Amino acid sequence: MKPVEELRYLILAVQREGNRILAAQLRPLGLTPSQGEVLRVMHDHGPLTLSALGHLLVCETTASPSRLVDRLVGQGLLERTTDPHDRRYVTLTLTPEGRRLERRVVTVEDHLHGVLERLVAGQPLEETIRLLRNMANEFPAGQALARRRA
Amino acid sequence: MKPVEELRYLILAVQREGNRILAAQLRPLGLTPSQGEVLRVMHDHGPLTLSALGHLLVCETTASPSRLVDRLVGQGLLERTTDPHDRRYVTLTLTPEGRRLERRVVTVEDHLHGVLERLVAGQPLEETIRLLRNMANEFPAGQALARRRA
DNA sequence: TGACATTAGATGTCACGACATCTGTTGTCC
DNA sequence: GGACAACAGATGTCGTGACATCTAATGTCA
Repeated sequence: MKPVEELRYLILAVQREGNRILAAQLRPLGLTPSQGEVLRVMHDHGPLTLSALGHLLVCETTASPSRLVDRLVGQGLLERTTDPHDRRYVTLTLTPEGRRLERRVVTVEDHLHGVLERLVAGQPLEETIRLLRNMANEFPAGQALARRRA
Repeated sequence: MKPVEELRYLILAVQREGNRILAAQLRPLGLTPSQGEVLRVMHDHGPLTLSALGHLLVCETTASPSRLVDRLVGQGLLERTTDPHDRRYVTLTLTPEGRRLERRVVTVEDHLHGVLERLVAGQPLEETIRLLRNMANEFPAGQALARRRA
């Protein structure tokens, strides 16, 4: 198997398993990993239009994550407001309930990061992060992440 | 952002974008990336029962990928036979059509690997692969990959 | 001003991917 | 031999994730 092919499958495997762990931990909160990401981004970069949110999400390449937001609005975690100056735009705001839940998402993520840190204990991350950054930066999802780092 | 958190998002981003490229290239063949993986595994390890196939797939954690296989059977690429000795088991075999298409999947994957190699050009992969292997080996999906290497 | 392109977002569709539950078959143990 | 556990696979459900298409609002330019 070519190294780059193994790399591809390893990335798939690690992504899947990390996602499963995170999903299991978020389930008691009634949230999925993607929904958790939205709450985190909304908290850090809050209020945002739909497409601005989309440009900060790694979990969604599509420009406007309408349906992802739908469910959060349905759960009373996000508020959708039509911009009065340009009625094409929708402004999203965290509700107080959404802010409360966001704190709990942070706790869950911290726990996951503890698990992951144990898995990589003693191994340097720098080179891996550098490599993956270089790959990701070529793509929208990687650029979304770069935007959030900034 | 903690290094391990950035790692998590980078893995997500790279996995997504790689999958999008692969999906686009496989679409003319009428296949998805997961279906392509099944054809590859069936070619390399075939004939297999449903659960044996499941244990070699990275794309599916569930023990028995019934529905993934359903569509390939529907397209005439796989054949499903009930084991006469133990009627609980289903034996899967590539059809001639499936074997033909598997060759084309290999070609598509080679092209993707070319793209990826250009993205990581000049950067060493060893440390990244070692790190991700150590993480993945803790989990079923990573063990599936190890089984395929063997 | 009025046709028309552009833009933001909504919606339809399909195939996952994860979990839970169900069905049918075989092994086990009395 | 018959109850029952163990097992392989099928099926129901939900929320993505990607793509295509649609709708409504605004900008542009003759």
